[in-house]
Amino acid sequence: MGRKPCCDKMGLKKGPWTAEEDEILVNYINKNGGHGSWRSLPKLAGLLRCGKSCRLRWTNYLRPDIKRGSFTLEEEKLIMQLHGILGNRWAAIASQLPGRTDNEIKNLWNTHLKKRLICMGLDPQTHQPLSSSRNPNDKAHAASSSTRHMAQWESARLEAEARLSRDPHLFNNTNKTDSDYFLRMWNSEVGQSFRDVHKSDNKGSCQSPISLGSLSATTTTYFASNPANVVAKEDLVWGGSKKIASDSSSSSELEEDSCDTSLQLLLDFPINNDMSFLE
DNA sequence: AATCTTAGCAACCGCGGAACG
DNA sequence: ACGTTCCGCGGTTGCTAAGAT
Repeated sequence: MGRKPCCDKMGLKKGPWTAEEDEILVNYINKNGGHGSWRSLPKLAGLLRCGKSCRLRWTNYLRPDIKRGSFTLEEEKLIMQLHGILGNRWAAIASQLPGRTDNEIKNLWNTHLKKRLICMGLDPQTHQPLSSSRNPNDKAHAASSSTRHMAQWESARLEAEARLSRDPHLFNNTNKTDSDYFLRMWNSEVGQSFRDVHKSDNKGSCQSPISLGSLSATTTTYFASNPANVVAKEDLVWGGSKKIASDSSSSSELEEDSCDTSLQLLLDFPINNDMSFLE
């Protein structure tokens, strides 16, 4: 006794959406101040689609807040690092990139970023070096890394909260400080994942949603590094990135550049145990 | 110019979990 | 507590355009 079929067998349309269908869907949602029940929407709007298809079309394409165009270098880097923490949780990653959809990020990952990691000799799932990711002895290393990163996270969070309590207006300031950035991240799903890892770590188990192996130095160092510093290092570590950043086809060009060890330098930036980067 | 290959992207499918009766 | 329905997510597929041969 399986689930009822969603839309196939019902004579509903599948495949690419036409401009007319888009218009009907957008008009309906605008007119009703929201989509309401996706399941009943197609009928009410007069569309020969299933609710699922409508939802997908809306969330991935028609939503007014969708950011169109290529990913910036910053976005790509952020995705890489978030993936190191969250794994294939595209929706969670997308929540950190306003205007980007999970589908879009997933596509970017599968077409560019994954290859880039492989090219660098890193396992795209664990972000660990391909050779050592199979080495059981790396568990201890990964665990100690995560502990250090945890401390960095916590320090960054405390500092950010202290700053926020001193200057509450900062939170609404568009020119946010890096500490505020940490605070937002900490309070987001990303931070939650990190806390989950720490929790299970304390219990002496690795049954967290994210394996310790996935918490590479690579990943967490990104957050422990001043984002501004990372940007400043671009010329050094993302060789030729200026050209790439201004080029919408950056991804394909980066494929070659990414094999350069300079990218590795960014991703394996040494862990900074003092929190001076917050200054 | 024709054909083949590859990359990029939109859309579909099925599963799991939340909500509800 | 249990069954059903709905929604959201992640994996996968398939179409199209661009590039290579």
